This record gives sequence, C-alpha cells and structure tokens, in this order.
Amino acid sequence: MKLEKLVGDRFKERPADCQIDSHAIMLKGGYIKHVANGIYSLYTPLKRVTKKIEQIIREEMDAIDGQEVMFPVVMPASLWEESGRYESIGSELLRFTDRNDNKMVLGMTHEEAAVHLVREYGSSYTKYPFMIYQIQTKFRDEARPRGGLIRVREFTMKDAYSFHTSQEDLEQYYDKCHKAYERIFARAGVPEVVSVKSDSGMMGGSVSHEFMLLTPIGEDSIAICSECGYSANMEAADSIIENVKDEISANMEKVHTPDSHTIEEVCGYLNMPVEKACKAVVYQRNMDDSYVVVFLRGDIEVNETKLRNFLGAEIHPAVITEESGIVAGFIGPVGITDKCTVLFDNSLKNTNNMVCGANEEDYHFTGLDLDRDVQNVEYHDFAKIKDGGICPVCGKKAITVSRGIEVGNIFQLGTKYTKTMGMTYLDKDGAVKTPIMGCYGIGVGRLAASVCEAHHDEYGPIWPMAIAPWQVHLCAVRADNAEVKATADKFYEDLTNAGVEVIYDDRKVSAGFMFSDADLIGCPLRVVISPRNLKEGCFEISARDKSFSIKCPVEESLAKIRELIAQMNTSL
RNA sequence: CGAGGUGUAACUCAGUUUGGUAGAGUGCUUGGUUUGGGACCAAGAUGCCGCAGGUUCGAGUCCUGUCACCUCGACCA
Repeated sequence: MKLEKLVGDRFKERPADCQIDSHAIMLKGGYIKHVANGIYSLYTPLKRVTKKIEQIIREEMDAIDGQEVMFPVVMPASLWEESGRYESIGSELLRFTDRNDNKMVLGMTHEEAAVHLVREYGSSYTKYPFMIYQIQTKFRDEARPRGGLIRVREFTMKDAYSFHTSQEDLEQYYDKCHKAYERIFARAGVPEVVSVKSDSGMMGGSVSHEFMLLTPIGEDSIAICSECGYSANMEAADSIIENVKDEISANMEKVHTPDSHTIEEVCGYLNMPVEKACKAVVYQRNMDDSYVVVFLRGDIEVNETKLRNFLGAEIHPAVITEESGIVAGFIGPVGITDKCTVLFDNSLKNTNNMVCGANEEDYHFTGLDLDRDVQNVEYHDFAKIKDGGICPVCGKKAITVSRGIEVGNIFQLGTKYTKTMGMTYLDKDGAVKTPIMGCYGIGVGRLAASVCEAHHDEYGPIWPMAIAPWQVHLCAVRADNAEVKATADKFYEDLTNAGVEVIYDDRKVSAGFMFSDADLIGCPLRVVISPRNLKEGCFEISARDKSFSIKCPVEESLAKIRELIAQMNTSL
C-alpha cells in the first residue's frame, strides 16, 4: 500500500506521559490511539503486526490438535456463579445488568465458557483428550493499567483449554503445549522469551509456567541460574541459604539498645553484620487481622507469596497496635506474645550468636541460638531469592535476578472448574469421573508491545520479519523525478506481484522526512530508489537494524529482496 | 483504594504568581523555492483554556465541587 494513504498521524515529538519506549513509539508512530484508561484503538500497522502474531499462534495451536472456537464476550452471571468466581473475584470482573435486569459479566477469562461449551460433548472417555482455543477480546477492569499496551484493561488474548482423563495425559499435553509456545515465540522473532516456573496460587499442587520476555521495564522479577538454566518467577523461586554456626556459642544476654528500631540501627549500634541478626516482619491476616510474625535472617526479605500459600490466607503488612502485645522495633522469638502466629524462615537454620529483639522497649538479646533458646522451631521457606544467591537445583551461587514481561502462561488447572460446574464423563470401567483441565494463554497485544520494547532504537521499532507490518519499505527519493517515479512504481508493482508485502512512499517530501517515517514504521528492509542510485544502476537495500546496507543492481533487486526476506523470516 | 502530578489548537508546551482582546513551535491548507536524515519563504485555517457552580464590571488565571489522564504504591484468573 501507499504510505500517503496510511491512516494515522506520525509525530515528530515524543508524546508526554510515556515512561516506557514501546508506549512512546506506538503513540508517536501511529500504531495506537488512546481511547480511555487502559483502552486503545489500533491503527493499521499494529493491526497487521497482531494479525501475523495471531496467525503464528493459530498454526502452532492447530499443530497440537487445537480446535479454534469462539466464546462470547458477554456472559450471564449465572455461569460464573456455578464456578463460584462471581463472588470470589473482585472488581476486576466487570459486572452489569442487561435491559431485563439480568446480571451479566464481561469475559476476563473463559474457563467457565469452555466448560459450558463441552460439558455435554465430553460425557464419554472416548472423546478425550481435546483442546479448544480462541483468539478474542478480554476485559479486565485492572486497578492500574500502564505502559501503553503492556498492561491494559481491554486486550486480545489467545486462550486455550485442554481436557483430559488422567493427570499423566494432562502432563504430556502440557509439555507439548510448552514446546508449541517456544516455537511461537521463536517464530515471532523473539527466541529470547524464556519460560519460568511460576507460583500456582492457593489452589496448590498445580504446575504452571510463565513465558517472559526479559527487559528492564518488566513488571515481574525472575530468578535465573547461569549455571544450570533453572528459572523461576521470584514469587515461586525456592530460596536456599546456608549458615555455619560459630564455634563458640555465647549465652543469651539482654542488652540496652536505645532508639535502635531497625536491623541496620541495631547492628550498627552493636557493631555486628546484618547477617547475624534475627529479623521480624509482621503481617496481619485479612480476614480477622490476626498477627503473623515471620523471623528471618537480617539480610533476607520475605516472599509474601510463599507466606500467603503457607498460611492459606490473604495477608497485608501489619499495623501494630498497643493491644497486640507486640513491641514494634524490638520483636524477638524469645518471650513473644502468644497472641500471634510465629514462623521461622530457613535462613535462620543452623545459626547462633544472633541478635534479636527482647520484646521490650529499647532492649535486644545477643547470643541467640534458636535451637537452644526456643523450643521446637520449625523452619520453612519464606524468603525472597537474592541476586547472587544459591540455585535450588544445582546448588551453585549463580542466581541472577532480572525483570521480565509475562507474554504467556500455561497452567495445569486440575478439576477446579469441571468439578464445580458438574462436568463428568463415563470411564471405561463405567465409573463417573471428572475431567482434568489445563489452560494456556498468550497476550497478543502485550506480545507485540514487548517485541517493540525489546527491539527498538531511538528512531522507532525494529520489527522482526515474521511479524513486521510490511516486509519492505520502499522509498522513492525525489519522486518528482520522472525516472525515479517510473522506476519505483514499476518496482512496487513487481514486489507486489511477487507476493512481497510493501509499503510504498512516493510522496514529494525530503529524504530525511521519508527516512524518519520509515524508521517509525520499522519494516525490516528498506529500499531506496533515488537519482543518485539510479545513476549507478542500483537500488539501495538496507536493514532497519543497520546490520547491512547494499547497493544492488536494479535487475537483481527483486530476487535479492526475496532472498533476504526468506533469510530473515524466522517463521518459515 | 492511598499518595503525588497534569488538564490551554491535531502534537509538544508557554500564559495562572499579580484577573483586563487566546499565544509559540510543530503539524494542517494554498503558492513559490528546495530535496540523501524530520528544509526555507509568504499567506491562511484551527480553541467550550477538562466540566459545573461561585466571587468579580471582567476569570485560562481566584474559590468550591467534579471528571479525566499520568506516575508511585496496594491489587492482579
């Protein structure tokens, strides 16, 4: 198509209010237009990108026997009441009523709809396994959308649901899907997407993975082992901390520590490393505000997700009152009030000569040895893994913590939805059983934005060939020159006839203006036809990523372009 | 939901302190000169100053309320 006719403005200046580059580029380059908080319209260039991503997803889902279906966006609340989620999910689920006052919801995910669709069909074991998927709009009334398309309220998502008659079968399919996801991201030109073990929430037991594109602007923290390749979301990463007891173990002694409330203050005052402190972190359960005190080594932080999972309850940082019996700033495991739940992190295992609060204003204990001074201490893992920490798999000190954007996830759901929604099948032995589910998501728009985030320079995006809006950006520099114009028109026609996707710029504007637009549109190949090049009988073919720029004889150019496209297309 | 910030032309922003005719650059239209990294000259068009009240002879500017958006936090099947 001709650039002159492309709908959407491109701007010279970076839009205000954009913190991250992909957001700025997408607004500046005429990819998206803001409609409301977390809601965007897509212009043609981005629509073409997402269409290509969707096509790759379709092919890979179909290749693992997926069947594309379509669920409704608007569902009756009754469907969600069946699963119990109408009550359990907060304001993220948009609820409203229709003209007849029926309660309705906007689909934020489609487990209910998936079970509803196949509940009758799946009544015999002979029908299993099967997988259905859709690519469709979701709406989640997020508390805080951010970063352009990185986190939005309305978005396009591929969501897939598989149904199985055994855990083994689910696991087998889960692996297949894992591999399909790897192919999808590799084909989309971002093989750097990594899969990480993730927290499976309070449902417990289930396995899940997140697919992360590593970038500093990511919202999630990921622990990766550079030795063995172990990777996990920080929330889910097991933390291993090793201690060795001092040879000489001192007795416990109460010391006066005026105005020393924080670990740093106490250790500074007593001239001890923070690793020799037994720190207390206090939370309250959301349901009854009861207190939970977690003790851990002074340099270690609490992983609240692990704590939540252990308690099986939602928690929040505590507001410590006088009645609680907790002496803020001087909390210790010896003589602590029995009105709270006391927990110990693994990081305190095998320690002695520790300093801890004395549960008395302005006093701490030194010489603490938990095994000696506190009875029946049970240690659990409540710690956040640290950069430079020990890998829980290979045991080497090789953990690095990076940031990433979650572009997809896969989840062994189990029977949560099939059970609550009464989906059963008759097994071979005549017994009534409940099918087991897996679910698998990819955020299409977020993936596009993430690719832009990971592949751009100061001028604009550098789209991978497989998902670029167009494969070739053709510039007729000096289109007022008859020879240039005629040659470019002809080449545009040749390219188009050869099945090459090309955006053609034959506007009578300066070269700089053209190149800026070409950079903003980010097609991987740019062809420049100009009087200067024609004098040498050449076109200039260059890569958006600046990896090469060649002069190619006019008559060889079409073949060269086709060759380059094939070379650069990771999706072929 | 808590904290902070911003709302003026399509975009980036001045103007608000101290009330007195609505501004600049970019973009857009027309004509001309230009043409390899966002050219130049000339002439134009474009505003519910977020919205609603109030104070005032007079409000973009002061007061009250409200809405939207941005950032940080909480939250995130």
